[in-house]
Amino acid sequence: MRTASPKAPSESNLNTHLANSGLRLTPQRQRVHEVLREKMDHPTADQVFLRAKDKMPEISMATVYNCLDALVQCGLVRQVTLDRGATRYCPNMQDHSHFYCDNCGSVYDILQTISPEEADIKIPRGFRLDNIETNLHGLCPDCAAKAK
Amino acid sequence: MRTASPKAPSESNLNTHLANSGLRLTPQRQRVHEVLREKMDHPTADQVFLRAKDKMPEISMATVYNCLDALVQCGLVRQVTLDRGATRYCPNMQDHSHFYCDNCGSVYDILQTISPEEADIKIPRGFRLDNIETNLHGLCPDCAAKAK
DNA sequence: GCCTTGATTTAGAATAATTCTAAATCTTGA
DNA sequence: TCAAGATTTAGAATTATTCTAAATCAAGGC
Ligand SMILES: [Mn+2]
Ligand SMILES: [Mn+2]
Ligand SMILES: [Zn+2]
Ligand SMILES: [Zn+2]
Repeated sequence: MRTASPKAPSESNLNTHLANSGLRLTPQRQRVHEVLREKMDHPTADQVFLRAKDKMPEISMATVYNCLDALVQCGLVRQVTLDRGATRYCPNMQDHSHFYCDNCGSVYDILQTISPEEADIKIPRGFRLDNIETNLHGLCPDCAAKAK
Repeated sequence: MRTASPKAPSESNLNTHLANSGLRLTPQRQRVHEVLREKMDHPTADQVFLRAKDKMPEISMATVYNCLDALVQCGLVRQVTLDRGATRYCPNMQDHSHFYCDNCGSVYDILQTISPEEADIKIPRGFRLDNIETNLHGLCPDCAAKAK
């Protein structure tokens, strides 16, 4: 009997998180997560689908949505909704906020957040505050240059 | 010749803002804004449409979208996107943030924000930061009570 | 190993949300 | 009064997401 093949750290991490939510590690979920890590430009479900197909031509759109939902559910991916368009996905689970270019729609990670404590937000009695989402709006370097 | 009829402050405010953006004050735009002020529960375009129809049965969905866009453009209404569902609209132009119940989807105004200064956000060179959007996630009183 | 059971994937249909188009209507200002 | 442009409208078109039911897959019991 062969010993279990050593797993890449990201894969075992993936498996752990999925297992904790009662979900299985499947090639599709692996591929979707890989796509997100390859280019962290906060793609939409549709973009993930197109990129995932390169190495897995038989994957379907429904599966991409399923996988994204599974990854979000088990805490490996964040959903990012910034405008009226399609939802975007982010595999960076470090505490961070998003800079959104209101002109071209590009999204950047900003490795800085505002904690509930330092924000000193006072919410009315009865509410339960779980986390604070911060979105920075403005212009990306390209658009800012053109705007002058 | 009659003197101009005195306008309600909200109407003249509406007109001023629209005019500043080169837009006209129309009954439909007035009605849409009124609907938003009547019940500040952050309705979707569809909900605005249904409510607007009560007093203006001939208004169309396209017009509701047009009016909402016009009001957003001239700074009288804020767009609020919090999840994968439809965009919501808010006529409260005071600086405030939104509490979103991740369970039932209800939205509440929280009259407190984090200014770019006190947040002390450091954005990379070249970016132009215009404003910070803060969304508080958690459970509303009803859902928090049931969650126990 | 073989079978049962439940999880997952899949294609495609269905639905929801938004945008587009072109014609009709309204407003403004010459 | 008229021309030009803005706005509204219905409905088509598009985009985004969810649903459905059948096929496939994987794990655990025997
Ligand atoms: Mn991110
Ligand atoms: Mn609000
Ligand atoms: Zn940009
Ligand atoms: Zn709730």
